[in-house]
Amino acid sequence: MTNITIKDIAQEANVSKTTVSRVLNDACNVDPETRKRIQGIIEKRNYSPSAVAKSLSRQESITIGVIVPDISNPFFGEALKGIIEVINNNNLAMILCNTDDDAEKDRKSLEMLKEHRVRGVIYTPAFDYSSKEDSAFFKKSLKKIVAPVVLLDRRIDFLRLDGVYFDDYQTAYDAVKKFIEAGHRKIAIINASDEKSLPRLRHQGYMQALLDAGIAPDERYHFLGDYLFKKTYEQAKIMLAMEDRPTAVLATNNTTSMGFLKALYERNEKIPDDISCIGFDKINIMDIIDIQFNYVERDAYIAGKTAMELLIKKIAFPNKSAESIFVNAPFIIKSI
Amino acid sequence: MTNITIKDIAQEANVSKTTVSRVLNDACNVDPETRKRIQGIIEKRNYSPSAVAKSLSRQESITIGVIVPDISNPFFGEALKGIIEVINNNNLAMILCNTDDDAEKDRKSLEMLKEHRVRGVIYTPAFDYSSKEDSAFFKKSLKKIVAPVVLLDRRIDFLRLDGVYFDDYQTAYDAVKKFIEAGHRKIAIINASDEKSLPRLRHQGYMQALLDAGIAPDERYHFLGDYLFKKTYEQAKIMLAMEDRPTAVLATNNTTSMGFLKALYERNEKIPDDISCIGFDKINIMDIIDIQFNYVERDAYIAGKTAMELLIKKIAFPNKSAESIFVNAPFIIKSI
DNA sequence: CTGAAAGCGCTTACAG
DNA sequence: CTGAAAGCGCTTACAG
Repeated sequence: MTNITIKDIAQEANVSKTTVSRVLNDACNVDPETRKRIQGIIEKRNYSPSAVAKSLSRQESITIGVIVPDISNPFFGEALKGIIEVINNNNLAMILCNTDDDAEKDRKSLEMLKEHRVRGVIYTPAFDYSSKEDSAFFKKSLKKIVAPVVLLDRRIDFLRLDGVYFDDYQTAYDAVKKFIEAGHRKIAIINASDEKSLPRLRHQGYMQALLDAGIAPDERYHFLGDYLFKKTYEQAKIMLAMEDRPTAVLATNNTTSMGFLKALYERNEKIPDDISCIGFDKINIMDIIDIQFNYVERDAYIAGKTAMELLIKKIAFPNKSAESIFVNAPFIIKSI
Repeated sequence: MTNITIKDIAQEANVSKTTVSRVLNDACNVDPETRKRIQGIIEKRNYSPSAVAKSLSRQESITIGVIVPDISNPFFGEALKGIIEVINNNNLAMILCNTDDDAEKDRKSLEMLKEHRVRGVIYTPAFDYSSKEDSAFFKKSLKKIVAPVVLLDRRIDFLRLDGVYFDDYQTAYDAVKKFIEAGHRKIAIINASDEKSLPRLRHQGYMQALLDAGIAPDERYHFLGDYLFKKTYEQAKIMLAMEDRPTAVLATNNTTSMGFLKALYERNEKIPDDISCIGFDKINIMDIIDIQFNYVERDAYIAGKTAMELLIKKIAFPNKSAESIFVNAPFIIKSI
């Protein structure tokens, strides 16, 4: 029950492997009769050529590596949908890695993709590798990958890579500005640690908007989560129990919004009556059941699709200089 | 900027490729000194062996193929998380395909996985291929795959394959029973077409529960969606506008629940006050904002993990007879 | 239009 | 403990 090979087909057709190969690859220089005969045999024997052997001999695989931190987060689910669509249209295959935002899994994934000699990589790094040791270590891992890399959603500052992002600084800035315009002064942010560039940008945007409005940022209103449910929920609980608590909250991703909402509803409080909120990312059901949930609609599908298209371009033109594409992310404001 | 090969390492270390290969594969019969020296060179040169070449020479790849119908549905997001965890633990890689429930993409995915000579496949078929032509066609596609296949969530009746499922018949039966016990008599189901085995089982369970309670099933309460948002929303709109409309609704997946809820809320009606509902699958935010949404908690993460573990077992023991594993799915009832 | 031969980068009996 | 050689299943100049 072993696989049929090109040799079997060649023998049965009384031709050389070269000729069969030509038929497989739609080369023009094959006698039409012969071609038809060979195709018949391929069909009859249910033969499909080995992508593995093809990759080896061509010195070029047809797989794209994709690394995401959390495949069960709908944001990445949507992104993957965009990515896979472009992959299919280009007759490529996707090798998927999930890192759980863990540096070790991140490294392993990079290594694995390297071993698979992927044609290119779409990469949402678990880290931004901004510390010296990290960056040296990371550069080494990444250097191994000969193929082009397109970053998705998260930057790596010290490398000039292609990437598709949302404007995190500006979005946070604009969100806070909206709060201020609506009369809020005590504005909190539930964010991840500033050590990574994505939360850092969001924090900076938040700060600047306050400063520009002449409001002194209150460090007590700066909450450190990790973009995961458990910790952001706990931070939100602390926040909501404060004596002098904020009147508006910027939740910096979908999971953070959920953590916040859980803490809020547990106190029998509601948005927007008891506190104002703007979240990054939509939460599907919210619009449907008309909870007044304000959010920034970051279209991950478009981002993923754009990233993959950029990668295709980069594969075609490896010397193309690195570019960063920013995807527009409109605010959906119900009641602030 | 080409890849370093085993030959380069061998030359630099003044040994044969065989010896380097032994070091790479942790074979015991290598002089410790030599081993250390070779490892040093591998490290220094940043060499990583080609999985492609390895697969070809070993006649055995280290990739697992996974086919899902909708990667952006959290159900499959969770399932993939379970699958990928087991894949990582076994040092395998995942090739992911998304079919959008389209038969042609389904076929293409199978073909692609075959070409990649995957070690095994986790498969949620777009079809159940119950018609004669379909099944012949499908058997041919599937026969090409020499590797073991484990079905996930959706059965294919005419083939004895391993699989991990939820008990769709029983769940639908129990849900309807709960409605009846709560006093409902006019009970609707929003389901997909009976042509596929999964919705068929659900419909059968629904029917039987009614019959067992002495209630004559009312065909007007049987709504045909497709497990996607748009159509189920439209079906729900029709249902809610009926003269003699049902008092309870069984929504047969998460997206169907959303379609139903949208139609309901658009009428300024609510669950459970205006109509009762039980949905298949949780919708994350619902518990948090304490909407009284009843559901069957199908743990896709566990299902995915179980399926992948079964596949590992099948890869290890190819002659193992096919087994079906059913994952328990408890009801979460808030108010019926 | 066709084929023999070398090569892609590994592994694996086999011999020493 | 080590290596030469054949082989995995394709592709690709090259020659005819």
